[in-house]
Amino acid sequence: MESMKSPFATHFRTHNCGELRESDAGSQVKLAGWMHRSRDLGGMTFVDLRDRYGITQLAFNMSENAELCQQARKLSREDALQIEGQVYVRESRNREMATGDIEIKVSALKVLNHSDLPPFTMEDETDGGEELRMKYRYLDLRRAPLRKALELRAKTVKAVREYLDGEGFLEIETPNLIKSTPEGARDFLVPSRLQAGSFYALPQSPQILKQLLMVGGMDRYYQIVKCYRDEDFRGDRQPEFSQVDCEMAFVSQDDVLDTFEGMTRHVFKQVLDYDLPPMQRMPYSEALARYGSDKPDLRFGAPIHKLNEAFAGTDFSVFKQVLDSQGLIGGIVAKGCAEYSRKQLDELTDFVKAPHRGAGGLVYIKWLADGSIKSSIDKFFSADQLKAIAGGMGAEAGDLLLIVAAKTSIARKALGDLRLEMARRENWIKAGDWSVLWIVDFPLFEEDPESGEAIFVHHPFCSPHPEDLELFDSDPLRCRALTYDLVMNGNEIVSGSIRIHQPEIQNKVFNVLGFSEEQKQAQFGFLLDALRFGAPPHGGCAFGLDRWVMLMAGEHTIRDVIAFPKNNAGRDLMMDAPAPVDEKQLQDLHIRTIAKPKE
RNA sequence: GGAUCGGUAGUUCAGUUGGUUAGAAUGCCGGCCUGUCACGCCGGAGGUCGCGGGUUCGAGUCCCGUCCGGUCCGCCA
Repeated sequence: MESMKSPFATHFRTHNCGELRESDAGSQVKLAGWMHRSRDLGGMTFVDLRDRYGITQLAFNMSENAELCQQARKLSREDALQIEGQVYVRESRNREMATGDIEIKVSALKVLNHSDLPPFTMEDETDGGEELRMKYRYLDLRRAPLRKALELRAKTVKAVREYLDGEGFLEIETPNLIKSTPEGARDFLVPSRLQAGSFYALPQSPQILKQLLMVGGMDRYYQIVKCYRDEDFRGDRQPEFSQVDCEMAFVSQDDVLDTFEGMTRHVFKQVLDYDLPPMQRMPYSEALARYGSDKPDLRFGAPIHKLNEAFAGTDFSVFKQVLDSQGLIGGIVAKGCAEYSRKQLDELTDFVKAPHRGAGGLVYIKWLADGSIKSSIDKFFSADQLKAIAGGMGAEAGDLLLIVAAKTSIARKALGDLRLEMARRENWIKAGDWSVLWIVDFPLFEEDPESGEAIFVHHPFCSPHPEDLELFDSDPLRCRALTYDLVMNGNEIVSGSIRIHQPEIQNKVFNVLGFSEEQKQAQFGFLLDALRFGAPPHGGCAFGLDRWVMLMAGEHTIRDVIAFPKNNAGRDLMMDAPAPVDEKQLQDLHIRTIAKPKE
């Protein structure tokens, strides 16, 4: 019986290791792959042959072909093999595996390449630690979880292109060797050989270039592009990372949001077969007031309630002080947590008092199931008063109220973090749930807490909000911008804005930021020039592809969705980069002195 | 730049108050086994306890330094 030709057929193999089924029984096939594991029963030996597509069992029988069977039992894990044989239905089937109904009775076995003993197993649940897996990343890639993550990534990129191509976007490449602009993140620099003492910078994003593409009339552009930032790294931050970078001309903010909301929903449908509902567009001010964060996770409730009015007129000095200084008394309801122990409450208190949160303490109100109230402030308030306040927050018997009183920004941050912490402790987040929303109307500037100067929230090319143009001169810190983030399960996935297209306004923004004429010309002269030639209104956004894929893959670090990632020190443990270079190379680049590594 | 956790067999880890020859599992090697699929059974090999110094009669264990890795804060327009 001749089975249908596999699309994977080559001179090396007729099928892959994941596709043979009972219906292929009787076919003569050739397979290639790695020796995954073997079971030697003496009279016969079973070998699991693995490739990207799956595992197929090979059977060797001593009584049928002793020489071949002896050869099979000597194979090592991860030997690269090519075999030829016939497909048989198994005597005892394995319902756990896709190819579990069949096996190959091997007639010819060729070791294409012997493998040393691998440092960890190629199982889904490998025994290898993270460092080892990074060093032997090419082996880690043989494991199914990493392979599936990269498949999901490829599927995502394909769906992105599908959608954007369908919407008339042009994919255009921009250069990787550009000019350093000292604002923002630290640049990676590339020394110029031909111009001694000058440097290219690797782009932190193609921001200005895509704006110039809009000036150039390419009114719908996208690019899946590497970006580089030389800052300290984390599980979700790599020195080089990928963005889906997009820009549109002759559009309003809603046009941009509609387009990329559509793209996000298209990708979720294609990649996860998930129907994402229409997305809420929440003002920044509301996100901060209700969730204490500009990237709220709405997979669970527990919003922040402002309790200033509820506690107005109190003599309790901590609250009184905060009320008098226009701070915030804010609280969240922890459903069903009234039985929290002293130890647990102490932990939560320490949590909000952590130095980077800075709350002075945590007030709790336990509304016990029997209707009684137990609270750290019951000396100052009657049970009925506290019950009324709790009721006003939507709490009921059995719930725990957690209250922070502090300067507004501190109280919001503490409570926002606390609601995430409670969600973690109480498993409020259901696997498979999605919270995807837009945050809009960020402020244009914020005050640098150290210098007191105005610094931009997104970047200096964001357009001021048309409704706030007057504030722009009188009170720039209160001026909103036409900026927006897409927040997915509490992660910032997209950031974008309508850009400034008028040179006068761009000039004003640079002035507020304290740029001198010389600085403006030296750093952004070409942009200001370009805006003078009828630059169209335009705006766009950039998706953090790695984070997005990480979330869809259910992973916890972007390293798990990048083929060859670096560690948190920016090192590639596999090729051991960065590394010193020859003196000759340095001379070519006019670099005379470098810091010697520590002895 | 700061905080914190870790580094012991190929691998993942345990190792008590500082005290005999540093253990387990898995992997590896050898033997047995004809329907396994994490095969099973028997036996064996395998260690610079990251590195350097110190305290001590004695250090995997305590102290100091250092290197490497993880997590977090700062940083990330």
